[in-house]
Amino acid sequence: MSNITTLTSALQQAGMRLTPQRTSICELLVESDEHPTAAMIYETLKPRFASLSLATVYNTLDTLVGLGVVNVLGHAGDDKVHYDADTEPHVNLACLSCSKIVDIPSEHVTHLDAEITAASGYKLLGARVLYYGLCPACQKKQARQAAMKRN
Amino acid sequence: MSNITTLTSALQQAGMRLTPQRTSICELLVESDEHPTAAMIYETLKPRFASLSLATVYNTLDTLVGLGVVNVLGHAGDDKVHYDADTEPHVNLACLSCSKIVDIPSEHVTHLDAEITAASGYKLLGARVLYYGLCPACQKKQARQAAMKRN
DNA sequence: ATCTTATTTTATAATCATTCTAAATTTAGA
DNA sequence: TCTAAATTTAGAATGATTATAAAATAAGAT
Repeated sequence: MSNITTLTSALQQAGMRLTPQRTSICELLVESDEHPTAAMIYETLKPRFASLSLATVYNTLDTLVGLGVVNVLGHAGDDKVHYDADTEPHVNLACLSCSKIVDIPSEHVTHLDAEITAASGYKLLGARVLYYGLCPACQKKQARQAAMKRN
Repeated sequence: MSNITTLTSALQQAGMRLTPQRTSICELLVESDEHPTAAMIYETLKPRFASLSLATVYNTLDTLVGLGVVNVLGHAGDDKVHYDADTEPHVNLACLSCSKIVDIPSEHVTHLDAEITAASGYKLLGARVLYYGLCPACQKKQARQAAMKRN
């Protein structure tokens, strides 16, 4: 669970200016547990910045990803890229039906780094652990629909 | 490590015909350890099927993914989607410099399914464990370049 | 074999998330 | 306030993927 200054100070230490747009994007990333997409960030911030551009959102996200303080989650049910400000080792679990993504702390994932380094000799720089399935709510929904069909 | 019949019989059991195009796509997926993209498959098979269409490649891949016998790897260094016929739990390790992806068997990953199911109540349908880093060769290359700069 | 019908492939157009570009705006420092 | 560099913006361009409709293929009946 990272806080806002983790992101903003990363931008500053990279020699970048802390504009209101960038600050708001950082805040939204940290405060939201929705794993937002670029479009979601743009829509959320549009009321606050009437002239906000999608290019700004993409630029800021790319920078944060390049600095290693934000992770990319691709192909998590939909065809959009989701962003995650939590870069600690954990599992992202996406529901294929409702497209929500939840975070799962995992004992095994915390040990993966050492295991992979030992097995491969690679110098590790990042990780995405993405599982997909059906959340409990959508499992029930499917069960109901199956029951409807049988009648 | 899955074999060709795993994929082809999955198509048949789903009530689909085993056309030469589909068979060749299955073979290529299983025999290649390159984690090919749709475009790579298309280019490789074009000499054999002069009139092959990208749509056929995408359709077949989507079907195989839907049947759970092929996995999707997104954002592995480039912006294209890679496909992996190995659906056993394992780590995909991508080199950020040369973009090659290698498979790493992992003791911890094999236990992740049970851990996540217990923690979340989700019904798991698939997984993607993707780590990024620098392969030993590219590490050496970078070290050489750094040494050059110092002189 | 030939016909009939459903499936599959193909070619091409359409979509849409993302990236690029150049102009306008804002900021930091003199 | 002035100047130069950084940033944002609007809109066009890109390119992977998807959709569509016509042509080709295959299975089963006659």
